[in-house]
Amino acid sequence: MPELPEVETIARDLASILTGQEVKRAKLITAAIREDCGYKNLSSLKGKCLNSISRRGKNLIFHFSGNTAMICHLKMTGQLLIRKNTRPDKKHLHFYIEFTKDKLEYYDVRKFGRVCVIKENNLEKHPRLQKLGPEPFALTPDLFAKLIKKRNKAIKTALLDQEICAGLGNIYADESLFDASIRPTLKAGKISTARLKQLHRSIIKVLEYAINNRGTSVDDYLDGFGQSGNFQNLLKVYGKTGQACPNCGKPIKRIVLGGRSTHYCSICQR
DNA sequence: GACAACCTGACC
DNA sequence: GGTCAGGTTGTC
Repeated sequence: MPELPEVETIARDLASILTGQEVKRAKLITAAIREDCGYKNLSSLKGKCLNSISRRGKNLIFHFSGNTAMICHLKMTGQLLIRKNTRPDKKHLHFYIEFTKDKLEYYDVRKFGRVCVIKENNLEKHPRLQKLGPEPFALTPDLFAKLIKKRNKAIKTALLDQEICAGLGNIYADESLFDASIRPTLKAGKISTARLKQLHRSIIKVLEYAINNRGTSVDDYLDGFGQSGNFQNLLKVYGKTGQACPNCGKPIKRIVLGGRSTHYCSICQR
């Protein structure tokens, strides 16, 4: 569910409230959520102070005192909620952390999400982080074009590949390709450098616009305060099958690429 | 590359 | 009953 703009929004929301607070109690409720990676128990967070929260790709990273970090990936339906915005039913609650003043709760209907506690100085060795490509904001258009050019798959599929560039998901891949007028089915390696540089500019533009609008809520996504984002009102092609292209008025098409639904305008995107 | 798996819920 | 869903991983 959450892609880069949503995870970034959550990281900022949670950090604004929880930074500086000490963990009073941490409890894992559903064992399946814990990532099996030489973890320490969640309860070992007790007494640690939250120094900061960062994001890497779609991962949230909580930095605690005492050389301790917690990595959390929300996958499709994970939600991290604080304060009074937690869900009343407690169904699908899989772990929680009580801080000095606030409580953080993790909900996940589909239980795809994962959490683990590791040593901060082992962070970069964590398999999930290690495999991630650079952040889109850390790339120049030239470097982005070079990385993409090496791939021989459809450009849409390449954009979803977290090892090339981390953080894009299905919504923002479609939106970025529309912004750059590139058809999702084009082979990545055959697109001109000039067009790929434009695509990078489009990705940055779309991601920043989405972050400024607190992300996209299509179904489950909520920010740290339990509120929906706004970017679903600004989508141009994602989920717009059959609706008029905002540029040319022709209906938006839906195809399946790499097993993912893909939306584009067959007139504007070539 | 296609496809199944991991899960649950919404919708047709 | 079937289909679909913002993600990722593993297997033919």
